[in-house]
Amino acid sequence: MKTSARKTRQREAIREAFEASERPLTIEELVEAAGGVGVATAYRAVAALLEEEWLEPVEIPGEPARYERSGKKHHHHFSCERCARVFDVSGCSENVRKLAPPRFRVKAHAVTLYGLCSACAR
Amino acid sequence: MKTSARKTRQREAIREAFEASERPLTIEELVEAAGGVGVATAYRAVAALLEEEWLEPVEIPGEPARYERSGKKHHHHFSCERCARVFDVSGCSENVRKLAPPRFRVKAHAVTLYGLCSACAR
DNA sequence: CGCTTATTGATATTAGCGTATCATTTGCAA
DNA sequence: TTGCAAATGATACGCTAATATCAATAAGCG
Repeated sequence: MKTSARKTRQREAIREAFEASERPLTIEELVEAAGGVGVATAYRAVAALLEEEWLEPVEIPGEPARYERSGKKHHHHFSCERCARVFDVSGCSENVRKLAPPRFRVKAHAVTLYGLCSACAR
Repeated sequence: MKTSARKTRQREAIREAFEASERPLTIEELVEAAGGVGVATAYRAVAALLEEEWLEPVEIPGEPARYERSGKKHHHHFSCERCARVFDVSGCSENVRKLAPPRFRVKAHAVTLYGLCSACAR
């Protein structure tokens, strides 16, 4: 027999938290947003959602990993140095791939902007 | 009295390692390249060189910090997923700053390419 | 309902990276 | 050459993020 996944209050809350958020969340932010699930549960649920590609990781140097719904239109991220939140920025000058030296094979790229978000800028 | 910096074999080796390298180095790579200085010494020397802005950090998510000579022409980086080395890539589509939403204030940006370097691509 | 077993969650543990400690070595000025 | 503060380096320690443990809880099938 195959082990089947059960539907729990915590997993529902976690999915809803991601669907309600327009920006990537850290585990800590997720625990907060999902209304007090345990961190272990949060890590496990995220691992499963990554596995089934319902989530994608968003990595910023020096910060804990964030996660967001996969399947979004190609985009990049903005990291606010003041409130420490990360935002999606739409679009991408797609010719960044062409920067690579000859014979280098580019499989992915990331563009990260740093500065102040609209709320922190004033 | 002011404390004066002394000229040592290790510090010379570390500066030379950075000048001889055309790519950013981790502490581990530096220790190797400088011919067996202690890691504590490497960390201290790098901290001092960052302080005087002779070096700049190069951060890639999920990897230890790398460092390279500062004052180079604006450029970005390529991370080889096979040999784990990081290379400079020249140029930049400078309009990446314009991706930010209105009212966001962009102070810096980073572009990182991922894939296989020329040596690993074949 | 009752039972089996997945799931939860507090917490212990691990892992990676960097810093602090401190006895020993070494630059360098008198 | 000598003396002393700066520097080195082996290693202990600290921090943060993430995983493993395991007793208690609860999903959901029959």
